[in-house]
Amino acid sequence: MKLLAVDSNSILNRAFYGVRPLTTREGQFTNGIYGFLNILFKLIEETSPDAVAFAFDLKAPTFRHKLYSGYKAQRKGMPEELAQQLQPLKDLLVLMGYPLIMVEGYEADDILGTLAESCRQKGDECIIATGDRDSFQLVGDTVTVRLAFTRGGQSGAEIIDEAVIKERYGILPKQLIDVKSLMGDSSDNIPGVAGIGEKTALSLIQNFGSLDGVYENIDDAAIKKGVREKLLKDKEMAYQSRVLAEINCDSPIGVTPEQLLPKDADNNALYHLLDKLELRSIISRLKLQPPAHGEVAAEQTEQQCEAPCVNAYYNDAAAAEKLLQSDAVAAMLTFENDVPKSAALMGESLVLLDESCAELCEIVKALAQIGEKLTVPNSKDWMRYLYKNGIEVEKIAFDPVLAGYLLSPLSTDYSFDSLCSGREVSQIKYQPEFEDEKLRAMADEISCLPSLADCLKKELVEKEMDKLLYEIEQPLAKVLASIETIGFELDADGLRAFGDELDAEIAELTGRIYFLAGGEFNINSPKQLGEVLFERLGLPAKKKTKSGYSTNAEVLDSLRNKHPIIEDILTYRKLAKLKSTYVEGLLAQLDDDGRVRSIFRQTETRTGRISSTEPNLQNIPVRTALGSRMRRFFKAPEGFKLVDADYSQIELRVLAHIANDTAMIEAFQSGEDIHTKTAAQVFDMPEAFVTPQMRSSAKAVNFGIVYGIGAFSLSQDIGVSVAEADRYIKNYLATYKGVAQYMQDSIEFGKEHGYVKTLFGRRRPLPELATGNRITKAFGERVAMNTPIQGTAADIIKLAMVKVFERLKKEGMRSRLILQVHDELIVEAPADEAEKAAEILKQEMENAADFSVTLTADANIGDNWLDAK
DNA sequence: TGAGTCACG
DNA sequence: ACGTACGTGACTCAG
Repeated sequence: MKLLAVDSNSILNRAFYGVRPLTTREGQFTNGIYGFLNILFKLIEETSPDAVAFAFDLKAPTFRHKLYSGYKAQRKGMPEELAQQLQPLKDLLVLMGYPLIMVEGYEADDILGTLAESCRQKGDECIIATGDRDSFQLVGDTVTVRLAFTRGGQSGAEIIDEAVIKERYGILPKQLIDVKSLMGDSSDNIPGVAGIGEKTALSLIQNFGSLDGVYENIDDAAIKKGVREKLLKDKEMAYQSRVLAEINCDSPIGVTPEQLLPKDADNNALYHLLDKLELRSIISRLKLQPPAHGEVAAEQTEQQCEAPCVNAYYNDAAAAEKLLQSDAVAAMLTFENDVPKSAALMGESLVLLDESCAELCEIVKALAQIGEKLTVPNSKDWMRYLYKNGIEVEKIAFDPVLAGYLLSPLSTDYSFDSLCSGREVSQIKYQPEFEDEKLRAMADEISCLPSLADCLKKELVEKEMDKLLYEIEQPLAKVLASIETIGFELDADGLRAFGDELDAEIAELTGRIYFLAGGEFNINSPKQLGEVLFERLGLPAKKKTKSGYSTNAEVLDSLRNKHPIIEDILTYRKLAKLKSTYVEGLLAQLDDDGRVRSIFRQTETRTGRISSTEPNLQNIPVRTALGSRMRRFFKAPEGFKLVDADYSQIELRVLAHIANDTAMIEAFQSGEDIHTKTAAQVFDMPEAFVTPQMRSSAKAVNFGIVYGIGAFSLSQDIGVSVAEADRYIKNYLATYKGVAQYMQDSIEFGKEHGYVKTLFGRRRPLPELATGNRITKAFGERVAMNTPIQGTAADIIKLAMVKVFERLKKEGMRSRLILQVHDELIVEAPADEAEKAAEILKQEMENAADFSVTLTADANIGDNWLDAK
């Protein structure tokens, strides 16, 4: 008989701090549970025990068995985000068939000690799994400890037996009790002897064997005078501590190891709970099957004897054609390099098609005719395929992925499985069943899709985000599909020539840097660079990172006057970035027709913005003269112009409107420069007296306000003292009282509801505000202030994109939207349409929302991106 | 794969 | 006493 005895609180604690924060959509923390289970599975795999027992601390009103009355009274309570994981974890373990052992008034350690002792007497093997060293004293004979650790998400366990302890501490496990009674343990409130630490305590016990041995030989010459005085002074305390330090091996746990053999797991209940906790990877690791065609479906068939059952077909084009006549159709389509790979269709029948079906592409195209009754996840991918083939679909009925994003914008996974998890999804029955595992999986998914869609629609209506989906996100998917298909033309030759120029300069800089450093090294390696600057050249190190010296631009900038190499390194960094990320990166993404085609992610950001990848066209340089040369290579084709329109101060205007701040609204309506106007109001003087310095400070404060400002960061940003920065903020909030009120209200709303929302109803959950951690909470508060602003601005430009897109089509123009950069839209227009396109952009952008401040957008026309800005 | 750095709004 | 503004994506190094 082999027993694995788990120090559950300790392992949970270890897991909690070792795994990055994870929460469900609702904000329930799960990282501790996740880490705990991973450690558990690994331990079971490694030790293959016959029985597993889980010891838990039970909060006790008194500690009768402990002498020291203040025992553990001071131990800090668990953070809320850990405490809330305790009960679900216990539930999971019980459902898995394992016994939990909790005894009123006893700690997990005592339970482990008792189990270990019982095993020892019977000659059974006992493995104690724990995250701390307290239980080392139990080691010996058949008892060993597995000390769990997590490193970089990977968990492991170190085997501790008597030999290890002897080697590491030079004493027997039992003697650790005596060591602890001398050195004490602050986390357990064991006082020990004041002034005696681990080193001294260990050497005393090594020399004299025990606490008694130490005091019997108290006059021994090996004990230094100072130590002897401390020992004598706290003798009483040392003996009391010894009682506390010894783990109780005779607790009334009421079970013998044989009674701990596991029972059968309740797999259905286990599946449900794991599903609720959104721990998909645990479900697959345990190979649990969804009770979908079991429980839920079976329940329904019982209720309605005539359960609908549809016919199922495989690679049957005729059946697919017919299916398109259904009142509602759900489709799951996969593509590889924008070519259809499979299609699962569900209407009045179920049809599966894969690439071995000759008509697959035609059927995927034919779906365009029934867009209005089509439910299709990831509709953008499908529409991109249609656009490539010259087909445009008017609109679709429902995209469950976009719906899932609106409902849970913090999730990173909108796969079918994760959308289903936590929802009561039922399955439409179909005949015949598919034998092939892949087909079976496809069929199971598509037959659940209509029910999933119903769940999502209901939730959207409940949370008042249905309009957001139907009027913004779904139409936007189509606009993005178009943009992704069209792409942006690049001047490849110009780009290559620029790259060569950069190469020449980089080579020169590299030589100079090696010379100034007195040797060659990899300038791109922050580690090597740090060594050169701060060790070889002896420059003063400013900041440290986890792995060494910080060498970022801010640090280097402050060293500018200290050494000529700094300037060169800064330039080198700039050029190397331009070369590798932009010149080489873009050339590598260039399609044969000389255009780059970015993919826009519509379910990525937590605020509602879209993001751009492969290549990212939303971070092309512009802020420096050299960098902005990059934008010259983004050009209009022959006979075309680029039209660029951007909102002026959209986030501040959104803030003025949301906060309904009279002074700020007035500032915008006056038509003056907003930063100058802010400076005048904050410093209380006529605009004519505002210096560039003051304007720049006001600008920084304006930005800071939008982000949820702190005096420290503002002071760093504008280079004044923290006190000075604090004054600016106070002044600002006194001037704009509506803004100050908004900040408070938004945090209040977030705390009360657990989320904040934009003017268009888009939500962002704020699990951070429910935590006990000060820093996390402060972050949550800044997010509560910022998200409604950033998110509302994102909603507005999305709406503008849809309106511009429709308008260009309605006007029968050949102008096309080709890019969005958060507050900026770019249209590629035939030269003779450019003026009109500019007018349309301006109009539609400015009219996208009707606010108490006017929205203004400025449009420009040019042959390339730089000239059009 | 994570950390460090830096490009954008 | 702490750690320091919101939201992204790409490249490079090093374990």
